[in-house]
Amino acid sequence: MPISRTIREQVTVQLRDEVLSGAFAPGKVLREAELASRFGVSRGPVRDAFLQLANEGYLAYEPNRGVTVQHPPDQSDREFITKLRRQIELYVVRKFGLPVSADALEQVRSALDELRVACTANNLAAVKRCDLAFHETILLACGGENLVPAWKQLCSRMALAYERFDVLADVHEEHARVFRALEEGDGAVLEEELMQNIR
Amino acid sequence: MPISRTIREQVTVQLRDEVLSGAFAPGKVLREAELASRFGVSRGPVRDAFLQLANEGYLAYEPNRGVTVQHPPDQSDREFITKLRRQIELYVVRKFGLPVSADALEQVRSALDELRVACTANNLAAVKRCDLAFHETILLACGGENLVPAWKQLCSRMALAYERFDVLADVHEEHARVFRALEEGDGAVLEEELMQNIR
DNA sequence: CCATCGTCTATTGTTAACAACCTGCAGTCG
DNA sequence: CGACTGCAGGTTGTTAACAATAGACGATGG
Repeated sequence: MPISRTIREQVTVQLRDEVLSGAFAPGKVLREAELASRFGVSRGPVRDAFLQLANEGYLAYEPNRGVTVQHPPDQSDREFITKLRRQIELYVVRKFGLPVSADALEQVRSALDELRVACTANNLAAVKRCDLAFHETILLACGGENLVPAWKQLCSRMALAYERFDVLADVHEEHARVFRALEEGDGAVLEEELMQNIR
Repeated sequence: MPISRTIREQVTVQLRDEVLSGAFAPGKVLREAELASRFGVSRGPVRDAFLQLANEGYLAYEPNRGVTVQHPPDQSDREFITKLRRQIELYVVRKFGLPVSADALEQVRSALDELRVACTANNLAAVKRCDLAFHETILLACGGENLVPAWKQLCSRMALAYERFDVLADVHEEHARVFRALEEGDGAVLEEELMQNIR
């Protein structure tokens, strides 16, 4: 259970969750001092989190002007990004192929479990976060660390727009199918389930 | 000429250039204090630059352990990244189509000119930087700002490995052809030249 | 009346001191 | 002999004070 060790990471996670949950309207200006006092920390880690989230695509940064919440991409871009994302995940899964190591599988199982908790709790922001974390864990388990940063860039912009989670229990079931395919080492089924899940 | 206004940006640009020029071996550990004293600034902006370059894919960051220079991706990943990059640039150019505004065209021309200078000076790191900047300017001119961050992620990892610049004068000529197609508003030729250039 | 300049305030950028943390090594105990 | 514990040194993480900047507002002069 990788608890965030540094304050910077805690602030980053918390702020990302708030942005993902839609707590701020797109275009809203975020102030360092305000968030620092709300989190009970100094401006330093908040600045670091701003830079990080700006690089991840959640916030837009302008020198001496602060950061604003990004607008979600339009439908054309969303469709294209989905297409790229499918290619990346397929490529990584195929590159090193199955099966993954027992250790890696355990990490994926753990990520799936966190997703289940988030779904049960009906926490939309947490579901988004755990959904992405689940896929990221798979990519890392397959040796795709070279592509994870770019993949994350694409996904984070998408997450700003995601609203397709009608029934959160289904979200968990969909990912559980992906996990089972991974567990059983069946490449064809895994690819099939992944493509069904990424949309 | 957008001179970097903040120290953070100057440090980031300088450090990125040094990494691109191969001044550090992959895996080398970079120390905040060392670089801070070399640049004559405090550790703050250096830390910011580390975070930024880590997010861009040039450095690897580990909490409480510092940053190391990334290893270039293997050939399989390079080929796949090139494939993605082609799709992205094609998509953006097609999305809003030609022609681009006079103002945007002027910015592309300026980027091409900087590339020419770098080629003439035989400065490999500058050529890499200006090459990427040229393409980025085109993407922005075509309204692809939503995809630029992910595109940049992919390209930066590639730039770590690039060694295909035998004759730098050819590099400029290739890009000049892209620019002329853009200028004349010929979409088919532009796509053709872009595909020839991205490899 | 309008444009321009200067001041004022809020906010970000930078710095240096201090705290927390990892690592390696020596010493100690089983 | 091997593993464990506790220092010691160095590096990163955090903080708060200080500096620099952008934008707003009003005074001034044409």
